[in-house]
Amino acid sequence: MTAPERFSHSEAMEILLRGVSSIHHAEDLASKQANFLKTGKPLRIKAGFDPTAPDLHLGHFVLLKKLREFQDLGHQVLFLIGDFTAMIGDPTGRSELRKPLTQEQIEENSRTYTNQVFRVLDPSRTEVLYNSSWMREIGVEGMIRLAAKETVARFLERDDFSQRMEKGLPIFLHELLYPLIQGYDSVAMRADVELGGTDQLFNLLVGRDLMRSHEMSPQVVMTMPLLVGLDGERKMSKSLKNAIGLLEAPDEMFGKVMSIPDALMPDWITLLTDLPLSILDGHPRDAKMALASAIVTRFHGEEAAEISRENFIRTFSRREVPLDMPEFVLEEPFPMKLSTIMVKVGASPSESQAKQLIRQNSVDVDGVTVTDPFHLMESAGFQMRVGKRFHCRVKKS
RNA sequence: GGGGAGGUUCCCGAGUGGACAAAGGGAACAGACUGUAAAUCUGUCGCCAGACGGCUUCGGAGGUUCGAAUCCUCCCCUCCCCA
Repeated sequence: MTAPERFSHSEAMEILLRGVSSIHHAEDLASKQANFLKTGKPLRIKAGFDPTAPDLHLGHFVLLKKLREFQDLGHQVLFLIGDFTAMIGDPTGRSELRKPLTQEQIEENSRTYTNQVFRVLDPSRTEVLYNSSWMREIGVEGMIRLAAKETVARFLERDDFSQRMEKGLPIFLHELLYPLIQGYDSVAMRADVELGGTDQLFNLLVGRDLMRSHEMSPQVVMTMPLLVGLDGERKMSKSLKNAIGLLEAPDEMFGKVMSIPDALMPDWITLLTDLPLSILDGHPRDAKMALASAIVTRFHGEEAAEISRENFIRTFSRREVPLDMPEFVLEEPFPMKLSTIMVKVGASPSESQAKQLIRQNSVDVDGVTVTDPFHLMESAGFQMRVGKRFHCRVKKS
């Protein structure tokens, strides 16, 4: 870990502001940081997470990375699990109602969550909090008092709400309460700084408001850009299937990074790595490889990154068989249709589709393309390729 | 509370008694091309079945009919206007 004393004030500010989308207000942050250097009292950095989707991806990492940077400067991260707010579901994006989670689900999710989070954050400078611990206490009366501090007009101004009004999509009353609760969290946590995605700006600013009306010095609000996902268009999200999960295997990660549109590279480099943008000067392919290596290294270490890079070049650039591939043992009676085998090893969701793939010359067995959809395999003990990415070995039992 | 519109396959969106597994677009997957990028072209895209054919699907539950996504009844959900 880096000793906080090593950074001067201006160096620290430079690190903290890198990649940031907006900040309210930078001078407040500067004075808080200066005060920290004087007193040694760490700032309380708040970041809230929703325990409904426990699989973290690189989009979340943008934020986590920034939090880690705060920690490396000596600050304290307050990792808030919004178990109470999860009952509402952040209105941001899609107007989907969420079912309240059970206590067990929340605990379970929180556990998976923290496991992933601490691959990035420094546990010794992280405090995990649950907003149910204060929201349960607040009661109807407290809630009404809170609600009295904001106006409907102001809340409806919020991007998401105004858009939905225009499109004629539903806005549920309880959704309006979401920002209020998130804002109150800041009060309860006495946050100095709150980090969030740009889509969170409104919620974060409500926090400032509420802190002010509770006679506290308002938190500094910092937003990070939303990472654009694999498709190059929409923000990374698991449900849009354009995400790279933090726990994904090295090869998988490497390959996915290589498949992003070129236009994404500058953002990905600044938000996900410490690489300089000058790596873009050479061949785009090489820059992308450097990017992929850096990301895989971050989560799996240098050695794994090197192997995944080699595997990538092997399987995709040269269309050779990867060094290691999953193995399956099939016990079933053996003359078996290839299409059946494909389903069993997960290369295809159904036999119809498996046959389709064979018709499209997408399936090799031991390096030979199979063209007969009804091809029978006499026995196990072969290698198979389906499409560009699926390779496996089927072994005899 | 009153009036109007609407819920279709992963998404958007056609379809108003048979020709519908359901137009079109998007996404996805595969093939060609490439830098596994983008763009482009081609193919596939409910499930099962060696062509035939069968089965399940159009908010839910019933009903009419030889036959329904399409008609009727009840129910659930959303939007808009008025109050």
